[in-house]
Amino acid sequence: MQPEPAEPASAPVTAPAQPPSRPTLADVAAHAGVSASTASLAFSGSGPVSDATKQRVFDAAAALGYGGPDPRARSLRRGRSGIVGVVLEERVRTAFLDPVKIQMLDGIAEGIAPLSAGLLLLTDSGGAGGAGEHAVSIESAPVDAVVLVGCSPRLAESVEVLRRRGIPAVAIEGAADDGVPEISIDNLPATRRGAEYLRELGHTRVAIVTLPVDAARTRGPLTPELERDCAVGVTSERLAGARTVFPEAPAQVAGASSIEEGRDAALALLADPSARPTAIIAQSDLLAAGVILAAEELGIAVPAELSVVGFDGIRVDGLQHDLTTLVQPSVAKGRAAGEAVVSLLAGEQPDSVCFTSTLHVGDTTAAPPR
Amino acid sequence: MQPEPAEPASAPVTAPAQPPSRPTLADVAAHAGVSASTASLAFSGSGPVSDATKQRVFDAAAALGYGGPDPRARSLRRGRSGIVGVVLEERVRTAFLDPVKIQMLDGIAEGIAPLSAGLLLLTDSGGAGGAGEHAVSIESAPVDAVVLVGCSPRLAESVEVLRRRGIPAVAIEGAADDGVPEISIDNLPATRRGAEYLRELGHTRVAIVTLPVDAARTRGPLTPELERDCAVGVTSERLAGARTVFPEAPAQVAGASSIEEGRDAALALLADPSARPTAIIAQSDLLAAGVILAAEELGIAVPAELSVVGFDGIRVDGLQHDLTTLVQPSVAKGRAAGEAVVSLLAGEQPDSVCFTSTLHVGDTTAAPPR
DNA sequence: TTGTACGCGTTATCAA
DNA sequence: TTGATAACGCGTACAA
Repeated sequence: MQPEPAEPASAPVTAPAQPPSRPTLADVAAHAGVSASTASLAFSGSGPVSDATKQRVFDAAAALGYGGPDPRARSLRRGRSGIVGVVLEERVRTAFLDPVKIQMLDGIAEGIAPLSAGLLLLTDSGGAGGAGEHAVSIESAPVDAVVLVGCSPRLAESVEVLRRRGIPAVAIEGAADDGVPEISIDNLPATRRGAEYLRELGHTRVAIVTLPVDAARTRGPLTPELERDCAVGVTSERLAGARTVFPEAPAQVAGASSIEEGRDAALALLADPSARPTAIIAQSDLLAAGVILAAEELGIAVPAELSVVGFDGIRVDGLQHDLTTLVQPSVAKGRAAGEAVVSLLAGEQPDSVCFTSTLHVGDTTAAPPR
Repeated sequence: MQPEPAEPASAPVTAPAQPPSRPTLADVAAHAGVSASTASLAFSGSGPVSDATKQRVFDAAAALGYGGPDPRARSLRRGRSGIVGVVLEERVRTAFLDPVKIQMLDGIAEGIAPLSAGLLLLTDSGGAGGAGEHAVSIESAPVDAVVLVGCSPRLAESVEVLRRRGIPAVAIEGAADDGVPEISIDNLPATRRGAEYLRELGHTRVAIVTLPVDAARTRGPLTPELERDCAVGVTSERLAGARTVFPEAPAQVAGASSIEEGRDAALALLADPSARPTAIIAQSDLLAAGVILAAEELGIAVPAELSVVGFDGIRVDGLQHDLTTLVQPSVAKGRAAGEAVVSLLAGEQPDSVCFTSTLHVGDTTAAPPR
């Protein structure tokens, strides 16, 4: 059967090429000899349509090259776009260097699976995907809900914008404002547990490598001022946990959660052989891997001469040690956030969730050298 | 001025509480005493509206808690959603373990910045974000255009679906079908250049660590069968480049582009001390880092006893060597893809682009031991 | 089982 | 500079 143009064949040959707009459901319906609503039902599959009719509609669609209902019109009509936004506090490049973030993203995808929704990347700097400033932002993204990942100084703003727009949100490790459920973990007690383990092993000279304390990614020794002004919840909570056990421990601030930053911080902490710590608490596994790297470079044996504790429980690509660390359920966090989104969209009011981390004892911790 | 209800005030007092839906632009216009179209112009900012009127509109919006124009209706009307899809061949978790992919993603974000568009994650397995099967797919995502990342067996299908839907697409390292511009690099000549450099240094016993050859991620020695059936363009092109110079070089297939896989492959290649290669060509930097790791474990000095060449030019977190590698412009590739999208959406027909990689000589290559 | 009528919220076009 | 009108393409009561 020949594809039949939607317009009458008698159109003047000299007519300007009519805008080759995509055929619409109405065109398909006309071609199939049914009404638009019937065609709609045939596509959504939910309505009572005879198989014969359905087939006619599909044939017509094929003949016309109809690519299915326009998602834009569909979402206007339904009031939902089928898209969930993920707001990162940094540009894509930076965020996805962190395995924990990737795991959370993966968990989110898993959690929202029942929604059949897509995942739209946004950043809280107003741009999308980490690029320009003009980009689609949380101010105007066609999202049904949003997951805010990581506690950012700008979190409050983002929450405000979303409330104005009436878009439900969930925050992972963010300050829970009003109606925004928060998915978090037991940062303080978990770190305390790791510190206690070191104390039980006999360590007294312990140092800390912290995650960033501000948006400027200040590096260097942790001064009382920095500690007081620390704008990053995770950092200060984990720090407080360590301080509970080792109140006087010197700390070095890393500029990011990376092996390189961990190495640099550790080199600073291990510089003075006379005042060398026997254990280092790193606030992330990547930092811990960097600490181990630094130790190897300095000829310090891990764990014989230096114990190292991490945080996260990720597999660090290339690291040959089984890191002693606080295993947090990153994927589960993401999944919980996703499930909270599902719940919110169902009109419920999900509770905040706080997960528990568990101490995994690997081969990077031992009694201090005598 | 009093807020004026959109509905006649004579509505029966006993009327059921109307669903507290978000205020619309029409509500705002009514409240401000202007027409809907004027209010629209006030928000889009593009039309000629007096400042006084504009202010009245904004005030009304604030009073009503109007969160700005609904992006769904806007995109229906404008015929564009302001969203660009990125189709990955794997689940999010896997894709983002590869720094090259992340860089490309970042470049894409940069390239499409002029569009003010968001980035929607899709996979070619029909699901979004790597999760369930029901998820928003390229079959129904409200995207204005799509970037296909990586050559996947399913690429042809994806292209077909997109053509049916009339959605323009760009492929990175994918088989360029009909109207789909392709962004690629000179895989074969680049690898040949690296191999030639090794030959110039005096190497004759060279081995290869390849990227995966099939979707099953088969590992082990590269058999003639595997080489013949290799379904991954990048792998076979880079292989062919090396073969040009070292036709007989033994090769080991890695299951993924990771340090761990590179290490395992190298351990196999270096197992027999009597038949040990003096140089290894790795098809990615992560693999190369794994090769170096393996060498260190075996007490083989790099580059004194073993030269290593990578591919990509990424910074491997934690690697202390300056890798000799073929630097490909990953970000530029992504950016080019993004720019091609912009061009497509402007109604142009961008050409395919093939970038050139450059040999970076680091400290992992030297003359073979005598 | 199918068709009719209407509205989702916005913006482009034109006339005033 | 502003306002009226008509789509944009689809889903969904409701009637037939």
